[in-house]
Amino acid sequence: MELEDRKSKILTAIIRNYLETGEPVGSRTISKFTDLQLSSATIRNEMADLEEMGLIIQPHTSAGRIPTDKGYRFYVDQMMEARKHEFDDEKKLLLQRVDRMEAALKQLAKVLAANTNYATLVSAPTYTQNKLKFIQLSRVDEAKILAVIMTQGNIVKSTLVDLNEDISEDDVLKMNVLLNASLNGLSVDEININVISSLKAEAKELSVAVEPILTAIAQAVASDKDEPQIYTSGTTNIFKYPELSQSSSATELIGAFEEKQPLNELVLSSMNKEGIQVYIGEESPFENLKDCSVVTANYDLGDGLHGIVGIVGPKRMDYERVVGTLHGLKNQLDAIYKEMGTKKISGSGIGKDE
Amino acid sequence: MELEDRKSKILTAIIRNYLETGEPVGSRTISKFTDLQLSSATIRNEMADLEEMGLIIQPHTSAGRIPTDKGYRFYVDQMMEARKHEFDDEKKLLLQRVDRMEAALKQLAKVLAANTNYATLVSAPTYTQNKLKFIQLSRVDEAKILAVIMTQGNIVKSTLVDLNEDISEDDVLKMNVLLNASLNGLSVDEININVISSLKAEAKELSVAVEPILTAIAQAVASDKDEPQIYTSGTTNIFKYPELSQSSSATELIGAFEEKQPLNELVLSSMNKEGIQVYIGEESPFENLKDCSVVTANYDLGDGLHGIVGIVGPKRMDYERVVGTLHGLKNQLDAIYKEMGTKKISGSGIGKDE
DNA sequence: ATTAGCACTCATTTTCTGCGAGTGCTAACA
DNA sequence: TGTTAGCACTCGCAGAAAATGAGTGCTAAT
Repeated sequence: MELEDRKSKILTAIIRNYLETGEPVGSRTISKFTDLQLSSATIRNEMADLEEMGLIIQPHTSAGRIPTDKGYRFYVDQMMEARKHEFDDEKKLLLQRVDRMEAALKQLAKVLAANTNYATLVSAPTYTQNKLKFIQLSRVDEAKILAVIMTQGNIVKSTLVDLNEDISEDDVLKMNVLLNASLNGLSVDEININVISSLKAEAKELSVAVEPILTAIAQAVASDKDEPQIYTSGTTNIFKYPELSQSSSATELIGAFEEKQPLNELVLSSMNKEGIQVYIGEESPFENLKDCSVVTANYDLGDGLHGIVGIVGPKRMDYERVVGTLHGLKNQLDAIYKEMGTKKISGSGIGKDE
Repeated sequence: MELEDRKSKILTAIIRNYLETGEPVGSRTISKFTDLQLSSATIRNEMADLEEMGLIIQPHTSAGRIPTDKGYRFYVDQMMEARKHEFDDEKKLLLQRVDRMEAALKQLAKVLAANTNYATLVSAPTYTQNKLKFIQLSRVDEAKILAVIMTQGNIVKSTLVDLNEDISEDDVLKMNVLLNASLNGLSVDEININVISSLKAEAKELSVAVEPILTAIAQAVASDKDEPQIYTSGTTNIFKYPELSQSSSATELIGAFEEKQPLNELVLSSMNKEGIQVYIGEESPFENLKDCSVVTANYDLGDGLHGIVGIVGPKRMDYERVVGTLHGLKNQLDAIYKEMGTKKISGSGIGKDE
């Protein structure tokens, strides 16, 4: 949408002011606020126009104006345009050490929440394209095998496989060799019915054990493909914005952040979009967020590892700062990983669910 | 404290009524509510006595009475006494299959929250006394080893050890044998400086690798000893009780449930108490809970695995039902684990932090 | 010992009122 | 033709005042 210069300036002024105060802003305020020397009356005329265009609205007669979703959209688009060039060369975030991932991502969510005063979410990287590094089978007892899978990016998954019949220590070793020989270098996606049947053939007398093991592995590894792990922080920041905390759906919003699972929709829909996304109000992919704005950035660690970082706040979010912060995220991560690098320990996991 | 029968009945009636409504209850209500046929005037006299004893209080002149912490305490003690015999033989909860633990505990928290309409927390079992079942070392690259530790109870931990110098595939195997031979059957606690140094001696030319590996293992395993993993659910139930949601510390309360870490104090203090504990208001071990009541039950899975289940709600919690529910927990868990038993898969974990 | 009666208290709800921020419109002006 | 001053009007909001009513304590009668 093109907008004549003066209107654009006035709209920007209105939004800026509203971002700060959260109160409807009147013509007189703008008249003083902007550098273009115009009387309140003139501003009023322009405002009437802007309202007609659906960019601003009066909550009630004789109150100031507040931006509509469309108004915010205009503002954000304009800002993103202005910042565009800055992003180009920083699309890829540097995340070398993926071990101890969970701690780092939690920490990241926390830092973001503290910095922005909004609620944040960080999705653990999914790794559909990620290749297997090795599989290690260990016999737990007669009919149970612990399978540990490590993929590129040093992500570790473990799963306890309950076989229907007993298996000898020796057979486990054989299976181990067989699996690694056959699967090494395959990506997680590639473990399909064909691979299984060809493995079965190769396994000969061990074939009965192949299927449960492979199924278990596939399940364990694929588990968080559809339901990626999500870390959240700063949910209570929502209380800082009356228009959100008093909104009827505030409870559901917080509930969604607690259960995390409802946020998946958001994560999935942002996942395959490049760069920084801004959803304003109704634009959000997720009903409960209709009173909020959401800014997401996706990150890519290479090896098919990618996820998103999201910030949820009121529509009168400080878009400038949020986008800037996400942009500067790389540095934050660098710092975290640098710190991590000084320690020897990395990653330990209790059995984890789907 | 002994209380003459009629007073006790009146107090109980007041509390019962207040539990339901959350409103101060007046003399007339009680006069009709109880089966003892007394006029409101008589009730008023008795209430004056009860107030003098500090069991009930008027929020303001000419409002009904509400119970004090002390009043609740009387009520709860009385109830626990009446139920006492039911508990004795059910102290130990049956949790055979500890794999897929995380899913089960999350599920448990959720079920509890849905059933009770309060906020719930479940701590993952700590396993200080827990014995090592086996350790499996795998060489990731020249100087990195993945150590997978399984303990009794089938809890799996994994940790990536970054050695300072390269190690051969062969040496890893040797280490593996050595570690398992020396550590097998030891409890986690017993991996101390003595064990390390004697292992070092035994390891000969591999001794440089022993220390980082053992330290990593000890850290990975000990990690959630001081900071047990906590699962929460139903935090937003807090909004159902105005006296909580409007309380100034409501935000902090929810924040604590989000961050989880602050709840540790509660978990730790309940951990070493037998049976079902009820903390009313100020009795709580944790400042932020002073407007709430907390009911905790500890569970014990044998093998030194134990944790707690907690329910956080308003002081006017339905103690009867909550205690009953925790008591019936065994059945819920049975159901979950029964369902789990039908599946083959169990437990998979991404590298986890401290 | 219990209870009916009554005056009194006080949080809450409702109604009313004035204020003022902000508007739209008109008329004058550059 | 675009800008501005002026003015009447609207309407949410805050505060005061009044009405309400649940509940009490006390007293006197049973």
